[in-house]
Amino acid sequence: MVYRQTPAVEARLHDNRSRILAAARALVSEGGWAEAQVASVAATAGLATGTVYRYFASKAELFAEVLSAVSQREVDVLEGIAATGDDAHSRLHAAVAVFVRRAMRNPRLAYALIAEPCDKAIDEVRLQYRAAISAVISGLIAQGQASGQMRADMLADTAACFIVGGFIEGLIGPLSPLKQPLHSHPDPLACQRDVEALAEQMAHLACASVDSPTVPRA
Amino acid sequence: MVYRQTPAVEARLHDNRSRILAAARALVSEGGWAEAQVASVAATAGLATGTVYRYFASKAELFAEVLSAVSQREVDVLEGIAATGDDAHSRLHAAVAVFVRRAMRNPRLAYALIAEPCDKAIDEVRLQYRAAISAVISGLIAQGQASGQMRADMLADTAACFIVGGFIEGLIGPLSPLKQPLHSHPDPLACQRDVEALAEQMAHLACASVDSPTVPRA
Amino acid sequence: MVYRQTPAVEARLHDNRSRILAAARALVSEGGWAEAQVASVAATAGLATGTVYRYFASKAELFAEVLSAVSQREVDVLEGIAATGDDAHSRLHAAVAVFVRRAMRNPRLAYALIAEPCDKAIDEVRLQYRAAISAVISGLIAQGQASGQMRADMLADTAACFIVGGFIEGLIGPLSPLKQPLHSHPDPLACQRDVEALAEQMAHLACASVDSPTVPRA
Amino acid sequence: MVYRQTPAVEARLHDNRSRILAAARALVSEGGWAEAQVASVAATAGLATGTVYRYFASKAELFAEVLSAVSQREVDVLEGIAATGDDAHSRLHAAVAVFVRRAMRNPRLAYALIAEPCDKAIDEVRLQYRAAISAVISGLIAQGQASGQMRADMLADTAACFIVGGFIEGLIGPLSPLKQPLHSHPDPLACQRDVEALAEQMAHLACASVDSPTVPRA
DNA sequence: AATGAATGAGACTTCATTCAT
DNA sequence: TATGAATGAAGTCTCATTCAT
Repeated sequence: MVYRQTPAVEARLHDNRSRILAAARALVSEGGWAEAQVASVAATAGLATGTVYRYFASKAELFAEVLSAVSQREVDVLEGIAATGDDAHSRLHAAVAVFVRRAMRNPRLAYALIAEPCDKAIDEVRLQYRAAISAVISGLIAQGQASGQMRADMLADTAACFIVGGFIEGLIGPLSPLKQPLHSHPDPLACQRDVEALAEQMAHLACASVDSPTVPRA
Repeated sequence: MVYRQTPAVEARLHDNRSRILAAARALVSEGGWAEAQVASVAATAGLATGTVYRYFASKAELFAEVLSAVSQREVDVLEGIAATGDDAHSRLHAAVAVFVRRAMRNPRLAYALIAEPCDKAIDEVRLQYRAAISAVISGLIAQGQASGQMRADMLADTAACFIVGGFIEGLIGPLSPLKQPLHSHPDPLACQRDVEALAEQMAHLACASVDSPTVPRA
Repeated sequence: MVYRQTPAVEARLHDNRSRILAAARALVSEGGWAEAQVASVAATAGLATGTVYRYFASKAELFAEVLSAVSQREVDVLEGIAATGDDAHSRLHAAVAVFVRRAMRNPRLAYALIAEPCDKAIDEVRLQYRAAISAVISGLIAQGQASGQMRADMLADTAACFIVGGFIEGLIGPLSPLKQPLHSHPDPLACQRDVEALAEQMAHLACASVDSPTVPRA
Repeated sequence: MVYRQTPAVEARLHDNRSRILAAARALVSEGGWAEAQVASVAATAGLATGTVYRYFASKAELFAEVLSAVSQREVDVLEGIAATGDDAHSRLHAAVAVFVRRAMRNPRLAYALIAEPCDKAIDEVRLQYRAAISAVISGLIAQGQASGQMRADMLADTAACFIVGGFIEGLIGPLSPLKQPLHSHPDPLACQRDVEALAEQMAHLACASVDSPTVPRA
């Protein structure tokens, strides 16, 4: 009966790893980085503290991966939008609006990932995340510039960076757990409307900053 | 002999306070918030740890003031520009460009103030700072909208928020102590050129995102 | 005009000393030992912190004297009662009742002196205080024993110690700032009645513990 | 290989908790509350400082439990005496005498628990302890009153409070680490005699304060 | 491979006391 | 003689990481 124990072990291994990541993410979602202690993560995952260190070299590495995972999903979504057959303007608009809408769905997590103070080492990944998003946006802009739909008098990378900063900043106010103007008590409908309006405005501004003037110059 | 608060004593007192603030700022400038420990500040200022608490009720209060001081200066500069007689577009352009240029002079500090994780209590001030900058920008946009120079189909506040996020984000890449592409090796001249280019681009994008398309751009 | 400056200086000296003592007592009366910091005392007395050390070698010495002063007054009162021409039983009864009534007039101070945690060195004085009170009571009992009014089958000192402990303990419950059953909200009249009842009972018990049986033994 | 809480481990865990408590008690026994520092306790128990916090949420909680443990034992002893079939007078006498005798066995600890200043949070437990003792005594008195053996013209609670204060105070003199008349130099035999005499006197006084005068005393 | 108790460095804060002015 | 700013030791508590079981 010693017949191939490996797959089971491997499966459990992967299972543990996933559970740790999920637990870490859940904790950050609920309480931000402050709740993100190794012992709490282990407990939430139903494992021992030490076990966490079998899968992750350090706390920073663990949370860096948490951040990566969440970020990658967002990047994937953006890339999906970028792969659409629409014109560059429409895709940029959609990308920004979708990002904002998604962030507002789990604001505590989004806040932690975007703006909340955290460990130095983890912050590095935060920058990578932003860079990845910027890269997608940059690609869109480059295409828009190529097609003449967007202005060519600027570096696509810089413009992308600016736009990402713009809509992320636009989120910080609403996301900040200190004020939460959009998520406290009001009726869900109004809340939904506000989210929608914010998403729309951010998308609008982003496009405006790079679109070619539609009206012929004098 | 009654104890008289001689000018010398008074000077020393004020000096101590300033030195503590300066030490705190220096430490943040060098090592970010991680170096921001009360004991280090005291040592750097040439004082005992307890002395810091004669001037500041708590660590958070001390660093909040550091942040405030630096921030306020920037806000003042922006307000100075906003008070100029130029048209809204020009002032917005100048504001963004000047802000970027100044930030690049002490990038580590700027990074700490703008983007680096820090204590929750201190972070609150960071958001206030961003809000104050936004307010100035928002005022400029509102004027531009009134004069027809800027588009009216957006809230000035939201647009300002977006722009501030945009140029701050535009700084994070260059500022990040992790990559420092602008301050590590290259010759100062090239560096200077890069700073200038960045400032110019950010200003350009900011204006583009709000300018009326019907008015020809320079 | 250099004519005898000494008296003035001496007066002011004494004045300062008194003011420091008064300030210390006031602070203890209000906030217990927790508020009794040297700096606060100095501030309350309108003096500088260092000045306190010109009159008292240490914080402990200062508060020991505060305690002494308050205590001595109580001891004086008790001695006054002891010096009355009444019989021993009456005087013991009066002594206990008066002590309880007086303690209830400034319960916070009394609590601090009797029961509240404080510095080790100060506590020594607290014991002396109790000893002094015991001495008065002991004298009364000895006289009662001599006159046959009180039982002779016990040491007057031990009995006095027991009685003092008894009525002080009886105060701790009512005095404890944690519960304050007698001093919170009820109408002053009821409160007054309670104080009176307590004083009466304590006096009654004290006398009972030492009185000769009034009814002849079988 | 799943981690199994082997008996050895479990024993060690329990042992650690006990050792921490024992160390804390030992330190208080030797030096009073002044020695009651978390670091000292840990060192005495042969553990790291942080380990103490695995077993006790705070310093106050640790020492509150030390106090509770010692106190509860005394309360249990008193309750055992109270449950005896003897008459109320005899039981009250025995209770007081036994309490005094036991306290004299570890006077420094008894002093700390009864009379020495300590942290506010811990002191609360001290008052509870006294209250618990009072409750036992109060029950005895109530029974004595019901049987006519003790005087009915007083509240049992108040009387109990008075008696507890009385014998505890009676201990303070002998217990006080400042004078220690009973434990410093004299030969053990004389010491033993003194303890016995004190216990007897306290018990006698306690009974006298509540006994009916009409019933002949032994 | 998993466990989870133990570790211990390190951070903040308080306040009695000193001493240059 | 008075001042009061400066001192700095001391104490509590946290939590990432380790390692014997």
